Amino acid sequence: MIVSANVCENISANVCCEKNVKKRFTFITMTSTTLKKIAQTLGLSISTISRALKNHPDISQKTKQKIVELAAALEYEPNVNAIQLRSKKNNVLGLIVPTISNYFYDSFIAAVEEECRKNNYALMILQSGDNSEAEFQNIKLCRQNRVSGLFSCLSTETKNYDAYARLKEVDIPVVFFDKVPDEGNFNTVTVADRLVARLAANAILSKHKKNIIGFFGNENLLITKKRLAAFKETFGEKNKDTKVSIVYVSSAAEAEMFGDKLLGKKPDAIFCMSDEILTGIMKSIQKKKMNIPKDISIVAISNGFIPKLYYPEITYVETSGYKLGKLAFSSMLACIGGSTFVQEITTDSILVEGGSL
Amino acid sequence: MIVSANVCENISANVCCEKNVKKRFTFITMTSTTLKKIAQTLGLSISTISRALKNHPDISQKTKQKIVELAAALEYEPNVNAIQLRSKKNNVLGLIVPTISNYFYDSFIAAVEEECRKNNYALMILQSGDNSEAEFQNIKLCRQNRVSGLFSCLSTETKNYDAYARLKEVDIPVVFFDKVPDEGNFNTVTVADRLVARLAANAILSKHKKNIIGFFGNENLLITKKRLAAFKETFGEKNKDTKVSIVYVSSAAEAEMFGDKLLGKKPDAIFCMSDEILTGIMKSIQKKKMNIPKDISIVAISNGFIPKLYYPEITYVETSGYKLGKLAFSSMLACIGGSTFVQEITTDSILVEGGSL
DNA sequence: CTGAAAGCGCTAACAC
DNA sequence: GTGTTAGCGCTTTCAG
Repeated sequence: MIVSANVCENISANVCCEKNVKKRFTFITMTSTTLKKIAQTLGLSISTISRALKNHPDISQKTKQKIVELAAALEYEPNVNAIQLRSKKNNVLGLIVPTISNYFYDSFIAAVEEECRKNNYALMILQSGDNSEAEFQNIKLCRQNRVSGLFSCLSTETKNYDAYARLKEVDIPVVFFDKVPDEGNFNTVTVADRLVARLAANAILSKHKKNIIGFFGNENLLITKKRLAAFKETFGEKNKDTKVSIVYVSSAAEAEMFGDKLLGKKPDAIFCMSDEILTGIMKSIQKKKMNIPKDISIVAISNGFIPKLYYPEITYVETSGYKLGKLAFSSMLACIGGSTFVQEITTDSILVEGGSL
Repeated sequence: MIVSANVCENISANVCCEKNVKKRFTFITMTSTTLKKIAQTLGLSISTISRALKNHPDISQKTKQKIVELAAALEYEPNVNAIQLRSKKNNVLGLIVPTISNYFYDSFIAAVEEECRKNNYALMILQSGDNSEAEFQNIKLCRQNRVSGLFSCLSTETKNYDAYARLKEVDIPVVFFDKVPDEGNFNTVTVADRLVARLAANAILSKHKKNIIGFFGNENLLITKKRLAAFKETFGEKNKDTKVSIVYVSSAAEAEMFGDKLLGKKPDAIFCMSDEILTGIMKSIQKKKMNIPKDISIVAISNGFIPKLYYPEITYVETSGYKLGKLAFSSMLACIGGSTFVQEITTDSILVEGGSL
């Protein structure tokens, strides 16, 4: 789009530079294009420009065109701060997560980010490092920035949800994901923990395994309790002569250690509640040069990335961070749109066959 | 901190609620605390409040205390939009990356996010999906939000850097990381590709391997060219009777396929240029039930996560996304601080011994 | 069809 | 010590 020569002169005459000297450097700051500048250049009023750029019906086609062209030539970008100040709204969503370097959370974030871009929201991502203190600091940051909504995954240790309740008071909707409060009436999206554990247990049962070790995470976490309960139930219901041992481990290293110890007892199937645990067990199995699935079978609950690293690929029940992210976003949109229903959403899940069972 | 009763009454008298009816729900929006509200409650002027809250020496201790207490009680949070509108500054940094679900980028982002929090910046993370179109859209979003600076990793296909050059014109500093422009005088932070490949090659040479296959990525990428050149040089310099074959692969699956084909030729060492390639090769090795390091040695260039998943752990030359992130941030701070030096920074690197060599 | 004016929340120069 | 005022860029009545 080309702009006529005399208009260009006007522009350059209006370009306003300030020279700042900081330290020993000199540099120039260009002021960016504003409605005012366009108005002055064209000899029109600011409100006319504003309306033209929003394609308001009041403005004549001719003026509109002139304005739109100049705005394009000058690369006009509306100042979001001014808009947000005036409208008391803002297009930023906050997201608090223990860490983004994680096979599950990173795909959750990826999904949310995608939706944000589609819906013209910016995403502010904050890490808590699984530390309540940092989590509260992040909540504060979200308040300060007056985010339109907040996605949050609780730190393991967080037991007090007051800060979140106060967010709701100032009309900032909160959608919890993955690790969610066990009380207090909040919007949540979670993996269907019971279903997922049940699917895994049934897969093992269908192969008539008799001596099973189930590796689970921190036994205080809600997620562990749910998965464990459903896992045990499923075996209890259908089969009396199957031996199921439960081991709690809190890290990949610990899983490996217990694997080293327990694999000697010749279990015929291993269940891993999470990717982290799976990686530990797999190291132990590789160390012992055991053959999957001949010597031993494996089933895990996973996002899908880790199981596909091995040969044969590990059979897993899928818990998709990506799908969960999409769900969380639509729940958020509903909240922002004014829904006052408190929703507790869970995703469904499927068994993905590898060659490990 | 407790606020006296009559002040409380004033507050509640001032609390202003709007009732909105959207769809069939009724809900209430609280207006948040502003300087004005505090001023009215206390019968002081807005500027006094502003100064007191900034601990300006002009204000008397008594007034200051009164104001600070009330502000705390009312949970006053300065409106960042107003501040940014006025100061024409903003505390948001943009970050464009092909995808955040990646062993390298996620740790880069984690590092940048950490520094942002320490330095009171918000981080806006955008994904390009390795697509120039989306990348440009993201750049535009950063302009619109008038970010104070932008970290960017080029999409594979991006060859035109005009949009970035224009960012510099409006005084938004850009720091490129990992995939950086091959021309045009930009700030960059990158892994020291030559050094890294040289370290890996020397590690292999020190074990007197004679028949080596090097797996490399897309041969058009700068990163591949650099690593390959240094890799070949190192072998060329020191050893004439070593056979080195080069294979280009563009995905883990392709790496696996070539592994299946070439491992039969009994190479004694394999080099993998990236984690993605390593995962493919490892599947192939597991498939053939080969013994590491007895049957075959492996060395990779990696962030460190993937190599530690296997037993024995894979020996790798470390390219730390985390360190790179820290570096990028300090480079950004320098730019924002007014430095006009164009820096091309590379990280150093080390060999991390696993048991695979 | 177009313009003038008020105001979102905050800061800072300039009074007194 | 404290208050007044102007203005950042934008939208939106209300007047013509």
